[in-house]
Amino acid sequence: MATIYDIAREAGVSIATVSKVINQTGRISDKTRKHVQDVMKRIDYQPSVVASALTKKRTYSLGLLIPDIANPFFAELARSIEDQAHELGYSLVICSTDNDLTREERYVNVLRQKSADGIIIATGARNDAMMKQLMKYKLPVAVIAREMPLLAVDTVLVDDYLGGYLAASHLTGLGHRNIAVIAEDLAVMSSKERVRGYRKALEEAGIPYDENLVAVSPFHVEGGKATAKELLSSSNPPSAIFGCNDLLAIGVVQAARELGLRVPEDVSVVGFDNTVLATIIDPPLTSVAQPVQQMGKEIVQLITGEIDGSKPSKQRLVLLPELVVRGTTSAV
Amino acid sequence: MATIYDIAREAGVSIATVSKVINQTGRISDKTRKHVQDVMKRIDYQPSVVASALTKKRTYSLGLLIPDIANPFFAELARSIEDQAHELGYSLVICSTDNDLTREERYVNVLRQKSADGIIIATGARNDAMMKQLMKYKLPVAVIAREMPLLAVDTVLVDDYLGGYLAASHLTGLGHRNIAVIAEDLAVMSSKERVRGYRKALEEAGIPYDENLVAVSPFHVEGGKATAKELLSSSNPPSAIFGCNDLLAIGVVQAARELGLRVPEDVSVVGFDNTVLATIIDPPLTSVAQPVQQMGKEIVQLITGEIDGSKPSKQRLVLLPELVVRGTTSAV
DNA sequence: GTGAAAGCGCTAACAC
DNA sequence: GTGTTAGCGCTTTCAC
Repeated sequence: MATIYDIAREAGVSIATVSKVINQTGRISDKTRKHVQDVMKRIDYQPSVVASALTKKRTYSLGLLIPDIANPFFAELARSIEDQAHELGYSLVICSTDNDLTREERYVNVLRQKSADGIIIATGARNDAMMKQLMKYKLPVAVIAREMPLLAVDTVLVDDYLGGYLAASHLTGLGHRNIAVIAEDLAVMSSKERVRGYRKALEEAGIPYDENLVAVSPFHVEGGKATAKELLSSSNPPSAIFGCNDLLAIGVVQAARELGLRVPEDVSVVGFDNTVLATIIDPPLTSVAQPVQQMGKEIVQLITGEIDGSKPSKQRLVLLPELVVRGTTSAV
Repeated sequence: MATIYDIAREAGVSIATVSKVINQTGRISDKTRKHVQDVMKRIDYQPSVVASALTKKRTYSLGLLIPDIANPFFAELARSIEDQAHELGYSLVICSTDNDLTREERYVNVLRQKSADGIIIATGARNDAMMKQLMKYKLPVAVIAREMPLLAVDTVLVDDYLGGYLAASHLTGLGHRNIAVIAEDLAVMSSKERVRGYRKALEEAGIPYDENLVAVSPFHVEGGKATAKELLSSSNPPSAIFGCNDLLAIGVVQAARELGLRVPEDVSVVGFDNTVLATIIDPPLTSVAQPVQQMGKEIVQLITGEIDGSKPSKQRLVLLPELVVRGTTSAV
């Protein structure tokens, strides 16, 4: 690999001059700038960011902590983050943690050693300790699609309370009164909020709260399926189920089918996230959409603003979810 | 951030000694090693890999060039690669290129500037020029799930010819004789091979080749759907369709449904890749499975072997696909 | 406008 | 066993 010395020698200037044309700093005559650029192009020179990182304290890379890149929702989120990051000159290091604390810590250490300029966190709940650590390191941190109450950290998320409300009130509006909800883990704020929104909608519709209709399940299809089977085989089965994410909701659809129930005629189902999966199943899933594109864009802007100090204060940006009605919901 | 000097001072030794305990090189007495380790732990010191990279010429990061991380097949592949890379101490930088040559070049330059230790390529076809460039840079490169014939590069892939053959002969075995195939792009080797396997199976079954039954489509659900609709509304519609990936196959299922045809009673459908999607739709999709876990593991072993020179020669590892029969195929 | 030189945090050769 | 020191490829004062 050619170094800045090669370019300097070849161009007959000093390395300082080359550095200045690379970074567009200092004052350089048009003539030498052109000339140096020509040489760089001819040699196909790529300045080493590892060397520049040593003095500039900038690696132009961001860590992305997510539960699992193979999970469609997070993959879509990652893609939108990647695009915006790339746009602004940053690369993305993916870190799938399975919400496992040990893995999370290992990854955070890797990112520290590699001097990532910032970390975007999309993983689960109870890592407040880790968050505080990160902030102690002065490592810019931003949280996406998750809420960290009581922590001063840049955040972009959807109004989960509203989302849960939209889902449930769509159902009550269709005349359903016996509505169950399957959450992934009430320790996760977003999950809790969605359930709270659900309760609010029921309350507004004058439906008394029934705790038997609030179930918790591991957040994958199988979990949703098993949980839904229980709910649907009870003595007083719900006529509608709200799955707190698309995976769970799809599990519900499969459970219904296996029990010989038709969707939506016998059971209505609503999901959350509006991933590709929602459009792929049959009937297509009614789901609450998160504006993934915008979320990715905003979070990158927040964290890069934080990184180069161009942003005065931390903020929490709450975007509004939208209900996308498809084929899994109908009137009772 | 604490530096090696801080540790040295605090421990009352030289930085060379600290470096030696970090890297487990040289000879250090048990006593001082212990002591230095204690200090490092107490200070929560993380050695800077950007500094060490400057001398060691190793960043311990790998670039992953894929079409789109939001595509389930590639997301699953990325996850398996990430896990193995992490295991061996490497991080993964994701680069979604949409198979766009400009984006690919941009990303490759980024990876060069960042001194990635190697690049794993899972993107499309006609980038032979880029490949040769990379090899000229002496940047370790490995190709996964793609074939680069005539190029000496480490490769892990599935036998696509066999895969296509398995899919089609499953269909002929069920008595189908009018079998269509939808490929994503015949310029992509893997696609071409799958179609070749399909033809081989038909030939073995004594079915004459009909070029009207070989269609090409953009590789997403909509593409598969539109193409399938054409095929299925022709004067002599196929009784079975082989979609060269799950997305395409799901498009076929949707097309059939919209045309009022039942799957598998009226049309049988086979996919390829066996992604989560296959298990999510109804009926679940019969699909040819790629051993994604193993592929990820092997490719990382190949490229890291290449990186530290512990591997004598390049190799191409061909794994065997497996047909997973589910609900979208039945006898005529 | 341009260049000399110090230094970023580490590794590795070599001296002791 | 441990320490000194010369780089790695770049940025950034500060002279000129």
